[in-house]
Amino acid sequence: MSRQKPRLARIADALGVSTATVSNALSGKGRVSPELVERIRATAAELGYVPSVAGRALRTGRSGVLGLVLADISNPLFPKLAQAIENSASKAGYGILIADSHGDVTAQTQAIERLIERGVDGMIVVPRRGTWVTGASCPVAVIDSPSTPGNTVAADHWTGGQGLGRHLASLGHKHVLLLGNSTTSNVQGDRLGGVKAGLGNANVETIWIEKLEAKAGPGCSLGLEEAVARGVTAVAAISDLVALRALTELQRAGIAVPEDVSVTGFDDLIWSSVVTPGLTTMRMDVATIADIAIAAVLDAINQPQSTGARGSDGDTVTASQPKVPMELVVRQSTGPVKISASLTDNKEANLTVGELIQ
Amino acid sequence: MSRQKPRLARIADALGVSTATVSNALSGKGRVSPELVERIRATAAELGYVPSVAGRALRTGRSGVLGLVLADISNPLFPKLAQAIENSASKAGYGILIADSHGDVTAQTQAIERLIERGVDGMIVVPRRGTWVTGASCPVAVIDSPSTPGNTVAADHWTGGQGLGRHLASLGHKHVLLLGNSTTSNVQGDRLGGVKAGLGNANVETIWIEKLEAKAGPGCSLGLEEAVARGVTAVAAISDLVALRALTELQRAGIAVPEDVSVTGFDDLIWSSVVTPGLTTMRMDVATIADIAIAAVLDAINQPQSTGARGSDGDTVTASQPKVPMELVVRQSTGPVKISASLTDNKEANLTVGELIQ
DNA sequence: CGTTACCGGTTAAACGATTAATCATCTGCA
DNA sequence: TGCAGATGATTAATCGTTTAACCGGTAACG
Repeated sequence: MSRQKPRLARIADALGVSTATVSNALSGKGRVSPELVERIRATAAELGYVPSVAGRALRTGRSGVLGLVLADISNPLFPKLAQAIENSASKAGYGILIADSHGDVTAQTQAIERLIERGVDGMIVVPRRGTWVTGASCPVAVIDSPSTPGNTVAADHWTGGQGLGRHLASLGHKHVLLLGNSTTSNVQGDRLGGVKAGLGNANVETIWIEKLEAKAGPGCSLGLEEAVARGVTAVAAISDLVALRALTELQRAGIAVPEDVSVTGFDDLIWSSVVTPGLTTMRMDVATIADIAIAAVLDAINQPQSTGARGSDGDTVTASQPKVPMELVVRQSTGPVKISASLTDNKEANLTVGELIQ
Repeated sequence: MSRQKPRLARIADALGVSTATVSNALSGKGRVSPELVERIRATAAELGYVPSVAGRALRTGRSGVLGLVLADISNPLFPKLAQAIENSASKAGYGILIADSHGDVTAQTQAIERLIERGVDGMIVVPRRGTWVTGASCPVAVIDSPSTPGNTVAADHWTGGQGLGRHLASLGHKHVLLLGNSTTSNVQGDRLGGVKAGLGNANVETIWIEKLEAKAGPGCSLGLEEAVARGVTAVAAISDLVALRALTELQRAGIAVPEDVSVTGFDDLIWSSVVTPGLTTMRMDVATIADIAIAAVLDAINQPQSTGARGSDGDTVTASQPKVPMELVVRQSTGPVKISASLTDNKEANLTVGELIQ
């Protein structure tokens, strides 16, 4: 209908009041009579008024936008996380600006700088493992691992791993192979540590895939057939992706899952429910994590700046609940251990595999 | 160093010039003597000047931000796409604001509205299949399928499918099972149509998983064992996710891939190279697609508004190159057809499977 | 009765950058 | 000398919103 996009002044003119009154009425801040508020609301809606973020941002110094920095967007866990973050942010009336740090630290710093230049009010950072978030002049929430210093909120990877370990233990597994990627990741350390704890006094081997691939080349065999031969009855992978790799390698070798070997993953990614057999895994409650992270940042934004420790350096915020429980999802890839398999188990066998196993 | 964050005026004061000159010098627009430009640049850098997006946006009416609307962020293809889009956008100095339309059309419209309210200069939309993008008052690039009306740029799914079909044909496959999700998707129609064309006069069956699951429940068996029994030697899936489902179902049934049956996917997602055997697939050149989409939107933004067809309705932009070629990635999941298998092929067999096969 | 408090608004000054219009010099040329 | 044109910088208006300060009038209060 209207040719021009309406501003506050247009509504004000239409009703014969001042723009200030319109502003107050719409924001509910100043003192405006209820009936006038109603009339202003009505005409605003009628005219299809859309407030100018630019104008507001200039005046208030707030952009209404949060930045989301990810170590690597192509990480398969990212979609769920981004979705959850976007969701809770938009519920709070904030937008999400994404930035990819391509895995390395300098790029991460640059990404953070770009977001600052765009005027974000705060940021959520899922850092490269071991990375220190720095150089942000706004509140920052860090999602990594509860054992990472400076972490704001994260899934309780350790307890999750423990749950998985107990699940396997309850099925009678006494010789378990753990598959990790990197020894330097806090998340991975937590997860596998938890699994070990949950397994109790079972016989546990660990393979670090990065080390293995450094020698045998990327995409190499994980040697699962041999592992099974020496008595392993369950494989606990650090992630669903690794679990998938293990599952197909086992199947390819003619080893039945879960009859011969059980397989577990982490994260409950999209394919976990799609493969045959479905992957037993430990699900992250990304929605809750996102809610907490967003809430923490928003709190910090709305604080009238607390301690004196505020300068051009931003502070990483803290959350009321830093650990979010994980949920065990039992599918078909885990089952009770075969009697025959547990009999052939040989505790000495794992001494032969050398330095790759710790 | 400096307590206050510097504005244009601070630089101007420091050098005894006007803010207009500083603005001109930094943007390179007006007429400023080269040496003065240099001095201004220097002090700007020294003072750590960061332009205020809000101020600039208010004045110019441009926010420097593009919106990215996705039908469903949790789609496994999204990470690659988002990464690519973010990349080309940031190369052009633009930021990316994400919005999730949760799959349904009303949410998509709302998501678009939210982006408009945030003042985006343009948008990239990956629509829900069959959805019409509407209600945007800014340039919009649509990434869907070349056969979708209003599409801006997309992978050449048909030719990609053809390449995959030819690959299978060259390996001697004469009885192929196609796995699709939905008949209503243009992308899927293109892909499977291309595969059929590439296969020539081979015997082709098609299973639509959505239909099948509507009857047999989600996660049900695809009946691949039976398909192989009636002579199928290759399974061409609509996506890597479906291919993964097929691969594991076959392996679980004790059918060897690729010895007994070949499997192909689409998209080259993260797990394609990780599973055993690695998935032969058709890769989308997301980087190029993103570049073209971004360039098209930016062109439209910088146009001094072309035709008269501009009102409050935004126009979906067109690109110079609407189809981007796909790339065949051959891994271990495809191989030559077994002699015995092709001998036992029975053209009549597929008449028994009923309405699920078209 | 004088003072205070509140009520329902209005005024006007920011916020920080861009840009059309203007102006003061200087150069070149008839 | 006088005038046109180029050069390099300044002035001032403007984008749209928020908000502290202000204002006339009435009601409450000591």
